[in-house]
Formats: sequence, structure tokens, C-alpha cells
Amino acid sequence: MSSAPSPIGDDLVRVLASLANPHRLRIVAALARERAYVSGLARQLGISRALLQVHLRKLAAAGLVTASLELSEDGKAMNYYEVQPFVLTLTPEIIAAAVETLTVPDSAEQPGADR
Amino acid sequence: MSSAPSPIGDDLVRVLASLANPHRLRIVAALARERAYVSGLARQLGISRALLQVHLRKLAAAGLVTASLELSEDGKAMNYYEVQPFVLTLTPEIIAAAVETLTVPDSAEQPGADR
DNA sequence: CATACCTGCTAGCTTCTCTTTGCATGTGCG
DNA sequence: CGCACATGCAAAGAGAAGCTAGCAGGTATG
Repeated sequence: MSSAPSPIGDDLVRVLASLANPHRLRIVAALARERAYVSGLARQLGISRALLQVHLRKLAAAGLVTASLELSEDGKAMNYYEVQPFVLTLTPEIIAAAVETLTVPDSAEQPGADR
Repeated sequence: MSSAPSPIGDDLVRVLASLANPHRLRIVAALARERAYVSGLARQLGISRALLQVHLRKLAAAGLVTASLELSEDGKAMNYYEVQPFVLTLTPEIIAAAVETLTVPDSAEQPGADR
């Protein structure tokens, strides 16, 4: 998979929203150094597992992290997360281009239906 | 100045949060084409003035837009907004670096910045 | 078999964000 | 002078997001 070509409208909002949070920023930072499993990462970051789960899910929904369930040597099920390498560049012009593909929050959402 | 070299922790969160919203993305996009005054921009975007004000304030707080009060020919006070040209590049590594400068949300520490 | 790890989920509270509505102010024009 | 247009701010409700606490299940080790 490529490194985030240019997220279209809604995707951009989702990515930005997923990053606009101190905890999730820390999570990305931690995973950038090395992949980690949920419980270990929670301890490392000093937050609860439940909270970490929520944030991880949001990051995963934005496609920034991925999970892979693995079995440790001693039979424990470990869910390892890792960052998806990405390069996101934003300028007013790039944003202007992305906005063109924003879907309207109302009923119908046809790709390119207004203007 | 202020082409956002590499926003430190909290600034990054603020910038990301300010961009993580469809309305504000549209605002940036509109201002990227040309500067505009509040009422005119509100009509152009099809949103209420009050709502636009709030979003503009958030963008301004993040340093992405600036306002300049001007007097029109017919004496009306017009508040013109324009985007601040910026280039924001994000990668997991850059985020990891920014996280180092994140302030802890502990008890009191920010001088009068609480809502 | 109790303890210690690992995983996941949800109910419920709290807090923040978004949005509307309304008020207040100022200037120019018919 | 009232209408049209410009500015601003604040209260208040709805909704989304954040967080905690608790439950349930799995496998290994003492």
C-alpha cells in the first residue's frame, strides 16, 4: 500500500480527527519506535487498557495503525499493533482540493453532486 | 514567519483539532482562493454567521488564519480573513518527535488558559 | 485450583464540541 | 427613522467524545 496518496475529503477529516488527541499522538509515537501489544502498551503509556482500546480502534479506523493477532511462546494471545507508515502533507491548496470531495452530511451522498 | 516549521506537541494538537472538521476545512479552502469578510464568507459557505465566527476563531487560535479589520468604501467595518500559508508534513517519526514536547494534562499548570 | 497474564466488550458518567437563537452595536441609504 | 448590511458575544441545548469500572473469556504457572 502506498503512503497516503491524498486522502479524499472525509478520509482526511477522519485522519485528522484521529490524530488530534494527545493520547493517540503518544500511541502513534510509541508504535513508531516498535510494535506493541495492547496490555504492554497500556502499561508503557500509563493508561488503562479499556481507554487504549478505544483510541487504538479510532486510529485503526483511520488506517493509521493495524493489528495482528499472534500467539506468544507460552500460548497467550497477543494482539500486536503497528503504525502504518504514512506521509501526510497539508497546505491550504491541498486542503482546497480535498474539500472538493467532501460529502454533504445530509441524506443523499452522491460523489460530486453539487456545485 | 510562522510557516509552521514543526509545531511542538500542544500546538500540533491544536492545529490538527482545528483542521479536523468539515466546516473548517471548507473555510480554509475558501480562504485559500481569496480572502473574505465574515458575512460574505458565511453566505458563500451557506452557514450562519455565528457558526462561522466560532470556527474562524478556532482556526485563528491555531494560527492558520488571520483577521484584519478594514473599512469599506461606504464606511462599513469589514473583517477580512485570510489563510496563513503553511506546510504541515506528518509522519510517524515527526509525530514521535512532537510527542516529546507534549505537556501533561495534570492539574493546574497552564496560566489562565482554562475554559 | 488460585493467580497471573492475555484478550475483548458495555453501561454510565463526565466533559468537550458543535450549533442555534437572541441580543447589542455601528454605518449608509431611501 | 427604519431598513439593510456590517460587526461581535453569550446562553443553552443536543450530540459526540473521553474515561472509568466492571464483567466475561482464554491459557499458562505455582
